[in-house]
Amino acid sequence: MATGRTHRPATRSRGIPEATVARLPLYLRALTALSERSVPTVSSEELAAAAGVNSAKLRKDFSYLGSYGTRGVGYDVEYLVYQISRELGLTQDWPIVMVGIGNLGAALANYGGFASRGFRVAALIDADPAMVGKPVAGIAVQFIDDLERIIDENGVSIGVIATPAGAAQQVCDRLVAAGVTSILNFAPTVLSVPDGVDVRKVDLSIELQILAFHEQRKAGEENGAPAPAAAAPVAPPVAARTAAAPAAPADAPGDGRNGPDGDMPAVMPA
Amino acid sequence: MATGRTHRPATRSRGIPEATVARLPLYLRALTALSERSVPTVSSEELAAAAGVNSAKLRKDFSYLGSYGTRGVGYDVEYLVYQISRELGLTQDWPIVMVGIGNLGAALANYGGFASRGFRVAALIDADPAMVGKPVAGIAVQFIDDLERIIDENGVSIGVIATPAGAAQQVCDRLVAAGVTSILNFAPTVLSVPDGVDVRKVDLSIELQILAFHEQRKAGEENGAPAPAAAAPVAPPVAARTAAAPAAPADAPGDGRNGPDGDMPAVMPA
DNA sequence: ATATGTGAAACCCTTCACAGCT
DNA sequence: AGCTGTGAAGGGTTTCACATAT
Repeated sequence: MATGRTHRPATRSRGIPEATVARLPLYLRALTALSERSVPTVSSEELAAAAGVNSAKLRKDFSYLGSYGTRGVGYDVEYLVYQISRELGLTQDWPIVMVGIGNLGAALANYGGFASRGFRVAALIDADPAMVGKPVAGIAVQFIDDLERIIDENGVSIGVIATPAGAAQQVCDRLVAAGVTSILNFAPTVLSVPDGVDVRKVDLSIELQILAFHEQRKAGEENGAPAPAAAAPVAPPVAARTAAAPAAPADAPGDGRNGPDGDMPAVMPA
Repeated sequence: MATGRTHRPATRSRGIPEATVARLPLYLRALTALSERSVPTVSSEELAAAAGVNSAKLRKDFSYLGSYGTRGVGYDVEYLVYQISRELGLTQDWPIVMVGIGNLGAALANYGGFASRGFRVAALIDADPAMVGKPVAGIAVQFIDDLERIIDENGVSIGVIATPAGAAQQVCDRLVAAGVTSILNFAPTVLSVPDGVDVRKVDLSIELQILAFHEQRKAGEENGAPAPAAAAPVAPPVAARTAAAPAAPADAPGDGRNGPDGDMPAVMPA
């Protein structure tokens, strides 16, 4: 999300578009794979294919970083790996803390991609005394009371929240108060933070719901119908208002129009 | 302006922008919370705050679904919950399969948000015979050889991949061949799929890298410098080669320009 | 001959501001 | 008076197509 910034005198157009930033890690991964196979150079076409984008976009993206290619030849793999790493800030070490070592937190801690690439798990923190001291991914879990001290002593500026939704905002507040300015949130909650703090969220159920939307549309298209509406036919409004069937706003839902198509179905699908 | 697209005859402008679709789950979650507190109506301002967006955006989003509000009053919570659920396809049941029941897969299976809201875990599948039969989140893990049968028998159209990167494309191919048309990919790999198949990916390390980029920029801004260049630069890749450090493309790194600022560090830590 | 780097066009998304309805 | 719904303006992102460099 937008960095809550004020302005920038723009010494030299240091504004890399957010969309480009979000793709740099993809390029970096593809380049690292090439590097491991000792491939010396790569064209925008090849690299784009490996990263799953189109080549025009990739070239435009790279143009924001500088002229790192050679016309008629392509890009030097090692050189690009370094330049992108530097741009992303991965040439330095980022200590991170993870709060909430339940199922998901433990899985994340064990996830390899976390430790590599400039990131180092400085501490795993949980509010459950029974967890404290237990080793997860080779690191002993620490108690939440020590959160501030841990962050301070390790110079942590990036925190990962993997707590239940109910605890997330509270943990977030403590992280921010202790000096954390970037947060990766796995709890299904909207976090509110002061200006200057970045939050990114990863939400599994939201991703599934987006897929379901498209899936539904595909199913609808199959048999000629222009859209969704499960299998239930559209019904005259105000059907069975017995239990859960919510009616249109105040009253008189039978007016001109309400939705593009479906009103309430006669029977609520389970 | 007529959308000169090669798409639907547009019976009734059924094109909900992708950005809007991606926010519907957020609104739905906020509305569900209100519903549980028995709040009858909500204004765009209030709901927007709860969902973490601004109210103009929310109203625009809802306008794509239809006129579900009441001017001067706001939106009926129950009614909106239903309309958004329907639009997202959550009024029907979506059986899903998850392939790869390692740390992450198990965590996801246990994650509550998965099972609720229209989704039902039809099967957990793994390639490790030692896992087969073990109960995870109350479901016995099945062997990957049965993947096609499982998908077919359960009418599964959504699959979740939580395998190691190396296995992901192969699993993806089998899922698609068996009839899955939507995939949520947790493996750090670009999946290639035929047209008509949707893939969404969730990538933990990419999210962290994006945060690091912004974090680095903040740190640079603090002391006046316009940007990055870590304090203690880690050695660039492949430092220990004869011609250490990746040189600029072919030769002549000392030409006019290369990057916005940092070229290679002046001193290569060998 | 080949592939980059980039203006310009096209497209998509967000924000503004106010008409219109309750 | 209050709040939704929406044209229109504004900004950002993607794509095109070609000048430019090796």
